[in-house]
Order: sequence, then C-alpha cells, then structure tokens
Amino acid sequence: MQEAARRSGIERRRVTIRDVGRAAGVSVATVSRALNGSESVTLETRARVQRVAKELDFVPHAGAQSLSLQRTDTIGVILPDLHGEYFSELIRGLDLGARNCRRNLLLSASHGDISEAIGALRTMRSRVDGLVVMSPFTDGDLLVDAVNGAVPLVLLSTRASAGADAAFGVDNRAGAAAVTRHLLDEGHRPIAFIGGPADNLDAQERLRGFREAHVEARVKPGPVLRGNFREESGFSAGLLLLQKRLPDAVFAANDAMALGCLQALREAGVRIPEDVALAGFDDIPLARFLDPPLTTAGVRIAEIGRQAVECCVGLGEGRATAPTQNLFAPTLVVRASSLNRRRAGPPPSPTGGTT
Amino acid sequence: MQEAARRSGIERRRVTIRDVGRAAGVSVATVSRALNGSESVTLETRARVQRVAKELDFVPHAGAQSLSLQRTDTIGVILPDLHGEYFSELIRGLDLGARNCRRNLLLSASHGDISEAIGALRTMRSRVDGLVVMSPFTDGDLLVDAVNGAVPLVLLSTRASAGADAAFGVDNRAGAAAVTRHLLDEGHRPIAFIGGPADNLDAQERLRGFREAHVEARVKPGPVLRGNFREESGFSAGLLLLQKRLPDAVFAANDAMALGCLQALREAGVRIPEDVALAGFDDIPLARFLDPPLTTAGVRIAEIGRQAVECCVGLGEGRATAPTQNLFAPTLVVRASSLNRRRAGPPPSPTGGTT
DNA sequence: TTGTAAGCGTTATCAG
DNA sequence: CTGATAACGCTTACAA
Repeated sequence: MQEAARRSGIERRRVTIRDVGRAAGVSVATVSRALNGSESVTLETRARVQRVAKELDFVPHAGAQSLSLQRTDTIGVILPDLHGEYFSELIRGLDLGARNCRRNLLLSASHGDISEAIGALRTMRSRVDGLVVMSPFTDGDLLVDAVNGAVPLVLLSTRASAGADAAFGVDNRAGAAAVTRHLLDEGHRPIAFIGGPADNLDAQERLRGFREAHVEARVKPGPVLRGNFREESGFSAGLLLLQKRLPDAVFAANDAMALGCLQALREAGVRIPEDVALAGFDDIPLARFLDPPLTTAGVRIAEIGRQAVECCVGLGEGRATAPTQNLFAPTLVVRASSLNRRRAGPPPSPTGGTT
Repeated sequence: MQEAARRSGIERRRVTIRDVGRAAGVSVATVSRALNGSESVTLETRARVQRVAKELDFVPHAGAQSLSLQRTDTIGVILPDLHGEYFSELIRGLDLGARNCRRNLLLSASHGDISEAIGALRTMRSRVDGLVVMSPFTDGDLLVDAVNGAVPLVLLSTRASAGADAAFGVDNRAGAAAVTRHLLDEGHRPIAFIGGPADNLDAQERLRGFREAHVEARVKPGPVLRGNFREESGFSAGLLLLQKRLPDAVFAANDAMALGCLQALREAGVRIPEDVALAGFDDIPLARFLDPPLTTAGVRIAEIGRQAVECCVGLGEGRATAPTQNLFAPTLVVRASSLNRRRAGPPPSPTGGTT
C-alpha cells in the first residue's frame, strides 16, 4: 500500500486486531471488547481471544488507539534545556507525576528560544493530552496562542497568562529578598548581584527582591552584573568583579552562576567566605557539595514538576485539581559560603565554624 | 460521536484538513498536496490553500499523519532514571541527536526494574520509529523479545544482543583498570572497591578491571563492598569502611558513590586524599567541583547519547550508520582526590600541592 | 452476545 | 492538475 511501508530489514508485518480476530474466529469488535474488559463478552470468548492475542504477541497500536479514542496518554513537556542540575531535578518531578498518572512524557527543549518553543508546541499539540511548558519569557501569551486551546496548558515560571489553564512558579521576589536580608544581617555590604537574562521573568523578580531588601534595610546595593543563568556567565561575572574593589558578598541569581563565580574568584586566590561571601538561588543538589557549601534559596524543584504534570492530567480529565496560579515559597538555606568570617584568622576547623 | 470527544472547557473542534478544503473550495487530497509541497498543484491553488490554512490556523494532526505515513518522527528512550548528573548528561546527548535528526523524544524511566522496562517498551513500540534503551541488566534478550523487531533497537550499556540492531557502551574494564593502575602507581595499597549492582553489566566489568589491574601488578586487592550506583550506597559503604582499618584508597564504581563515600569519610574526620585517596568512574560534571576534585574515568556520556539516537534514526531509514557494537574508551582523569599526600604534614596551600 | 460499519485525520492511488 | 476513495489500526454505536 503506502509507499513508506517498505521497512528496512526483515519485513515483519504488525500483528493487528484483525489478525487476532481471524485467528480466534471472531470479529475485530469482539476482540476489542474482550481485550478492553467490556462486560458484554462471554467468558469463554474472552478467554479464547486473550489466549490468541498472547500467542500472536498482539500489542494494540497506541497511535491508532489515540486517533480513535481522542487521547494519547501522553503529556508534552517543553523546557529551556533538558540537562543541568536544575532541569534534571525538574524532570525527576515530571517523571514522578507522569508515573503517578500513568502517562508518557514527550520531552523537548526550546534552548531558550521562544520561536523554537512555539515550533515544538505546534508539533506536540496534536500528540499529547496536555502540555507543561516552562517559558521564562516575559511574553507567555505567544505560547498560549500557539496552543490555541487544543489541550490543557500548564505554564512553569511564567506570569499567569489569561489563556493558560494553570501556572506554577516560585516566589522569586520573596526568596531573593530573604537571601539578601541574610547577607545584610551577616554584615556584608556592599553586595554585588549577578542577574539572569533580561527577558527572563524569574530573573527579573529575583533582582527585584534583591533591591527591595536593600531599600528596606536602607543600604545601597552593590553593582548588578548581567548573566544568563549558566555557569560560564557566573565565571565571567566573577572576572569582572575581580577588576574592581571586591564587594563583601556576591548574590548570584541562581546556583549555576554562583558556582561559576566561585571558580573565578577561587582561581584568583580569593577565599570564600573569608574574603567574599557568596549565595545562590535554587538549591540544586550540587549546592551542598561545593566547597564551601553554598547558601541559597531552596526551591522544591521536583515537587513543582510533579504537581504541574498531575494538574495538567487533571485538567484534561475535567478536574480542576489546583488553583490556576500556584506559587511556591522558597526557604532560605544557610550554609558556609555566606557566613561572615572576616574576623577569623586561620581557617576554622572543618567541623566547627564561627558565625 | 466518540464518547471521549466530550472535552472539558470550551468545546473547540480541531481544524482538520477537510475544513481547509471546504474553505478553499478544493478536495482534501489537494490540500494535502498543496501543503506538503507536491509538484502537481497549480501555483495559484497552492497559494490559496496555504492562505486558507494559515487563516484557519490549521496544524496537521501528527497522530493521524503517523498512522498514514507509518512513521512518527519520534524516538523512544528508556533509561533506568531520568535524573542525576549521569542521566542528565546522557539526556543532553540524546536531545542533541534528536534535534540533529529533527525527531521528538519520548522518554521513560524503568527505575532499574526490567519488567518495568519491558512494560514501557511495549507501550512505546507502536508510538516511535525507534528505541534507545539503556538496560544494564545481564539479560538484554528479554528486551529484544519485547520489541520483537517492530522498530530499530539500540542498546546502551548492554552486552550486544543478537537481536539488537546496535549497541553503545563504555569499555568499563579498561577504564577501571586504568584508574586502579593509577592508584597503585601512586603507592596506595590496599585499595577498597565499592561495586555496583550485581546484575549490572557495567558494574561487573568495572570490578573485573579492578581485579585484573591488581593481578597484573601482583598486588592483593582490598575489600570489595557492594553498592547500587547511588550516592547513599556510597555513603553506607564509607561507614562500613570506617569500622575497620582504613584502606589507602577507595575506588568507587561510579562518581555518585564516590561522592557518598567522600561524605561519610569526611564526617568522620578522615582527610581526602591525605588519609584515604578516592576515585570514581564516569566524570560527571560535578566531579571537578568536589572538594577535593575527584579522580575518575572520563566517559563522554553525552556523546554516546547523541550517537545512539542518530544511529537509531539511521537504522530506521535503512542506513547502517554505525557498526553494531560501539565501545567508547574512557580516559583517566587525575585530580587531587587520588594523589598520595601522606608525606605532607599540614594541608598544602589551595593552589599548590605536592605529588 | 456478536458482527457490521462508521468514524478518528491523514496520505496515496487511481481515474478523470 | 484535481477529486474520490481506500488505506493506516483501533473503538463504538447500531443492528442482528
């Protein structure tokens, strides 16, 4: 038939429901009913069909089922990236949610490009029952348009768009303010800030929290550098900081950049936290293994992913499982990197540590 | 019609090719041809169809296309886990390969359970054009049976099964031997080994490399502990080691366990590498950020993923892109954690360091 | 209880 | 160049 049917290798035709029917001496309808547990099938018929199906190693064609049933049992996910500690944690949560709901995960990366995200969206929207999209762009409405109501849409890290069915995010402002306050409380000033991409909502809010905490404390903020949330940009920012008089502390808008900055400073012989204190945001698993362990704003990344998927599935089933807008509050995680040890002479013992 | 068609929320019917045809005053066949760039369509007709399609925001239904075309443009991937540094890197490579080939990625985790893996396989095999499966179980044949030739199957970290179309892996034995030799060359002995799961092929081979290097050097190996490749098991192993006289060095079968062991030892006040040297396997991104940076066997994880996907796609298109069996050679990555600093008194300066 | 046949949304064949 | 129409593999009214 179809030209494309020419398979490479052994031409092994799929076993279809028709084959099972023929072999069992019943119609395809009966096979379908028998295999899907419909009431109206004789026990005897069902048994025979099941036996034959097993013998023939029949596996229903999921694509055909989807077409007929109008559901795919698949949730599409579009993230800026698929790797790195942050997304890895997120994916763990997404997977967890998908397992709980017995759904598959169709994953795609937008690489931070909104047009790529929209492209992926259009490819996906007819393959999935729902979409979970992380689009930290300021203009999430474009995404909503692309989905066009075809399937439930759950947004991550996005200002609630009127069109989206739900949104999950982190209270970045509060988290950043908490970290900033902590640094100020430790006596560090000025505090430099390494920000994220300008068009990234999370980044904007974190900067805002940083500034508000300074206003509140009546302290003048240190320099604000631009980064892109990647480790390298933190490294570059660190180099930049080294060119002038060092601030007392550096607050990077995420842990990856804090890590990069840490490297740059350390390579220059700057001690953390004795010479410069350091803090990040996200609490990626790596944070506590750094030397020194990194102070940061703890976000339950995986939990967000899980809830997002489960909410998305729920929406597809007509349940409104969660409020439209869900904001997770980060918790301040104080580790050694931010403590004020300027007074200390020799490095303290590994276990102890003065505050 | 179909019961399931009742959608929650606004009942927004999909725009189908039929709608476009009607609006453009042509048949569905012509719409299909016009949109898919067939030669035999008047320029004028094509233009009109395209305009109408855009106006109606028509997006072809991927599922229906798949059913008709017998291809899904999707590669299925089954991994033991979706998170953690190792799989994160692997996924990065898989994504890269998929992008290069313009394919989607259907991801699933087997959580180390072969029956779960088989379940996922059966769900997937009619949704994808090919499968990339990482099944570090000793019996990969079960997987081959489950796929049953329906689509190309590429195995990761598995002994080449007759039934698989290709396999990618790491030369675990050589890598482990190299690390072991390095530790012995540094003068460490005995060396304890923290192994992976017993039924895991990678783990078996790494243990073998460890032993062979000892035989070759005519040195008696230290104790061999059992782990499961996760951080916690490395931690437990570390605790176990602490109960007896400490070995000169510990070689963990992967970096995650090395990390766990490092923690256990450090919490007990043991200095690395002064008191005990440490090495891992994989060179996950985290390894170089540890304190001290971890000596390990460097595996180009992402590269394996990329090649596996591209090979899988190639197989589906009838091309035999790569040899059936592909073994990547790890490179020894020597960092501070394995050096012999037993002679040194006080901790060396951050920059320097004796060998 | 079972079979027939009409969809699900495409593409491809075959006449016109 | 274009239009019917038969697949693709499955589910489900409707009839028997």
